[in-house]
Amino acid sequence: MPELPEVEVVRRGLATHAAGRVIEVAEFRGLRVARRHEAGPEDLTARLRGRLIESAQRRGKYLWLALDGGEGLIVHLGMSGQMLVSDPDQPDQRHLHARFRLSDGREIRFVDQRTFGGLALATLDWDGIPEPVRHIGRDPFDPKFDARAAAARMVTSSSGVKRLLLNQTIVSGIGNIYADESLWRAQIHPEKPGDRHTKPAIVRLLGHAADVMNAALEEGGTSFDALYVNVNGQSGYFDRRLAAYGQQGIPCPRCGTPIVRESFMNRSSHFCPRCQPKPRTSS
DNA sequence: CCAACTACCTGTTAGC
DNA sequence: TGCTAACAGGTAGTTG
Repeated sequence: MPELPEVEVVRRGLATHAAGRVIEVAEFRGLRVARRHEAGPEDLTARLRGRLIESAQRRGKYLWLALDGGEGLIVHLGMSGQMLVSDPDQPDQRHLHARFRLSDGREIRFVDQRTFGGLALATLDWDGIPEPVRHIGRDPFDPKFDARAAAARMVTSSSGVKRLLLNQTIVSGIGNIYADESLWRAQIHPEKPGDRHTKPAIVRLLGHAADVMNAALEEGGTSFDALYVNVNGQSGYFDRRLAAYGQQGIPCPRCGTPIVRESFMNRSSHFCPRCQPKPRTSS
């Protein structure tokens, strides 16, 4: 479940192992991995050959390799995508969908079990952002992230505050894990409507989101199984620090009340029923 | 226009 | 033992 800290770990790995190299050969398997690249995988293969990787960039959960010529190879990990640095003689990983042979003799491989991830080539705008990523808001790791502007949007909506945290056009990078952790830290019920908060309360919530994701980044990210790994195939350790997410039935670290899990948008919300009381009127 | 719902996937686990 | 169902969930497209 790669969210902002996990994607940033991968970006750093690509900055180390891919930037400065040339793509000698690109290979795509099947039609799904490049489905967002309208011209298809053959076009992608042809256009990537010989391109210099200038840097590894990120906004929210979107990654891209900035190439010479003002284009970027967008990488979205989806639910289970991995970018792995491999030696060419290593056997193909299960669910290998793309491979890039680099000028240093190593390979970057895109491996994705659940196939929600994908790759595409796009033009970078004047700000260096790929066109398909333009609609994504800045994330809390971005120096230009404006928490007060994001809060101003959130307090005008009657949607539940967790839904707003997950809206990538307002603030990006937050997924189900860090939404639950941020709300636990801020002691806010996930379904309390945005317009029933003050702006400073939402700014504080976004500060907790930045804090918990920074703490996760320091531990290499959160991983529950082998699905989320860095470019060297290693998992992070932040799962040991989670207070709410996946902790149903376990005492709240703050008050001891068992954490509950509730169905939410075809998935789950985890929260402390005492520290995060349900708002008075809610549907 | 905005909000809410659903399809897209596969591996693991729980339940019968 | 073997089958089925539930679950994990980010994003884009559709529906209301």
